[in-house]
Amino acid sequence: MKVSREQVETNRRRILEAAGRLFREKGFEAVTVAEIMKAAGLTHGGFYGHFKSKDDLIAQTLAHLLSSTPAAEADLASYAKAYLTPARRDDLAHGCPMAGLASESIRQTPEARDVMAEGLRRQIGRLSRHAPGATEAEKRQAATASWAAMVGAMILSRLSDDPQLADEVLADTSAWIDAHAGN
Amino acid sequence: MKVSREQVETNRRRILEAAGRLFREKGFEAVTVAEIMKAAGLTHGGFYGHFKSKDDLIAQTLAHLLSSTPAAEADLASYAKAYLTPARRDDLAHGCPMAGLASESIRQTPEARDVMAEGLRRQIGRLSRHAPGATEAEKRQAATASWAAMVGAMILSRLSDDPQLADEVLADTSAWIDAHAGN
DNA sequence: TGTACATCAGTGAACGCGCGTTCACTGATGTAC
DNA sequence: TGTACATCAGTGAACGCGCGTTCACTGATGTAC
Repeated sequence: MKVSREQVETNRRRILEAAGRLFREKGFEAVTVAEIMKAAGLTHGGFYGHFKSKDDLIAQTLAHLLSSTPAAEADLASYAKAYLTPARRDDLAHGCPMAGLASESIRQTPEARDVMAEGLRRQIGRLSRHAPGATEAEKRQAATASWAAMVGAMILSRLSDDPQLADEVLADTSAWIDAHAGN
Repeated sequence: MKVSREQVETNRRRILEAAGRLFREKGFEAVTVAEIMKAAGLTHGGFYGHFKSKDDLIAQTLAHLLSSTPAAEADLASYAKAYLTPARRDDLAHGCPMAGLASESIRQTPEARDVMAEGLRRQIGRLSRHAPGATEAEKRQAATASWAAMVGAMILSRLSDDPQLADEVLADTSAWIDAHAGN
């Protein structure tokens, strides 16, 4: 049955949001189109009225996730401290899309990679504004290296079932960034 | 046809090595059992004489990859400089298994995750020995944070088709580690 | 050392299953008058 | 404002395909004598 134009937009947003949660939780390949549509409260056949293909959905989901990231207003060390928490690490479905999906995005379509690369560019730019350093280049270097450390720490911390090792990775990286980028 | 005991061992090693290359290049899910066996010079039916399942192969391949990593004998900053090169970034099939597969390993079997977590533990231990710091805890913190930055930088650098951004991620992270962990 | 034969690693056809995608159909929407 | 009907978003059965895995078979190996 046909639905209102308004409902079409709501459904589209619901699909993107369900995909955002499921992709972060299980990765792109382990999630099926039918699973996403069910989570969005629809049946799988309607999918292709909204998206050209699963690959198209992946690229649009990444764009949606990265565009809804709030601007970083804290300094670099405070940002890192808030980012590198066990709670964020354990909540895969709502976690940082860069930490959760960057590695898999490398093997996705050029469209998906471009979206992620652009998101990385914007994130480095945002963090640079609040990074320490006398010159623009120094600020950018601190922002880039600290962001790499945050993403790496989040990924490595998720590897270990042993909370001692997992929490240490977060705490040590946070302390390191604070020691070398603190104000 | 039956083959010699020696040949059996050679075949097993070939399967592990082909899997190591293919998994790093394409990820666990995108590589098929038949593809690995063909790359090892065998037919797919023989696979189950060597491994219990594809999941079993994944865990054993990770163990094989991580055990053949040479010990780090350089100081932390030199190690980072040698690690964070465009050549290593671009050679996916022979790249660092931690950078290439950690993110996907999170969603694999407990066996595979354990192998990776143990590899992480050993790598932090190795790097700690050549890390700067007055106390054991300081050395370990520098090693952990620097390793997180290396893995994160490698992953983020691989996202971008634009060599300017991709190379900058490696160079900035290397310079940052050198500035704060140099001798 | 030579011979006879049981063993078993590898082969390749076949299996069941779940995936992404298609399509004929349904019925509420929204437009033309 | 009310009515008639063309439109089209969503449904769910069906499709083709490729995957992981199984299995009857083959023939070289390696052991018993």
